[in-house]
Amino acid sequence: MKPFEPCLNLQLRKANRVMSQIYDAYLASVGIKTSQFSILRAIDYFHMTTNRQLQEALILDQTSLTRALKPLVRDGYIVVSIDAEDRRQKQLVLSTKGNALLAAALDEWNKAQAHVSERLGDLNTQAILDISEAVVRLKG
Amino acid sequence: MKPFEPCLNLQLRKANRVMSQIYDAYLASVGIKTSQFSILRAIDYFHMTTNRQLQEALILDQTSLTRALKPLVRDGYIVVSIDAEDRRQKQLVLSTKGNALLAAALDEWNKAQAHVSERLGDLNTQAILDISEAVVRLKG
DNA sequence: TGCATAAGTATGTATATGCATGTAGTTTTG
DNA sequence: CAAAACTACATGCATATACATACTTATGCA
Repeated sequence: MKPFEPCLNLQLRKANRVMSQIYDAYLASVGIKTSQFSILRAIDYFHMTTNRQLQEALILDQTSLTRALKPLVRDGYIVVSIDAEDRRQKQLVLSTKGNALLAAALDEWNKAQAHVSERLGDLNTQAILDISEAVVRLKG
Repeated sequence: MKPFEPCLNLQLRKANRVMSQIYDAYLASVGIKTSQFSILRAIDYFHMTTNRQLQEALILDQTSLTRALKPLVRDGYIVVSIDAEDRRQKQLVLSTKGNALLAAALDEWNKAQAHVSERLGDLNTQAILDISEAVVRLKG
């Protein structure tokens, strides 16, 4: 009898759920989820950015990003302004409040990152990065 | 200056989004998403199962599973019955319609699985399974 | 037996995610 | 220059996901 072949997608999804819950547990004390943390960190990295740039950095659909930004803008962590050159575009920057939140979140993120890295070991940790990159490259 | 350390969680999420979109694209022709496919396949694997068993197999929160089952039950793919021994529990089986859908979906799933495996190569494909398992084991 | 506790499930709430589509602003082209 | 084509962003809709909590049924123990 043919063995039960594991679904690559399901395995990745399961890993993703477990991993996200670990990071979320650490970030809970500062009141955000990892997805929100990723957005804040990316904006900080770019200093000032646009939706388009964020979409590519986070591999997020345009509509998903629009929605994901909402609570962060609503709560005053991100300031949105319209680009004077091209009024279709919006520029995103962290507010003072957003910077403070990110600073606090980075502490928790470091703990989560350390928690996971230590338990997985260097080899597996590096493998996650390599494999993830390989999968992302499949995007066409 | 300290290099920008990639977030393990974000990398995994990005890979997950890309991978899910590939599988979803194949499954679109039969009208379900990979998450729903996973549920149907798991029920079929167990022949008859319970929420509890599915939660463990799919690493899904109880409340997430409850919600995920709704459209599948609503559309008649899964039949739910109450366990006579323990009326708190529900038993899940595929309907005839559900079996037919799964059969069609398996064809598409095979294509998706082949698509991804071929492009990643055997080493990376195996690595995804190994790494995912390692991450899932972190759950506690 | 009767209540405290445990187990299984569902609901309220909120974010996460993407497809199809709509709207508005910009660039290209006849 | 005006219409077509394109680009950026938002909305409607549907599912995905989980935490806190409520509800229902069993079970254990006094």
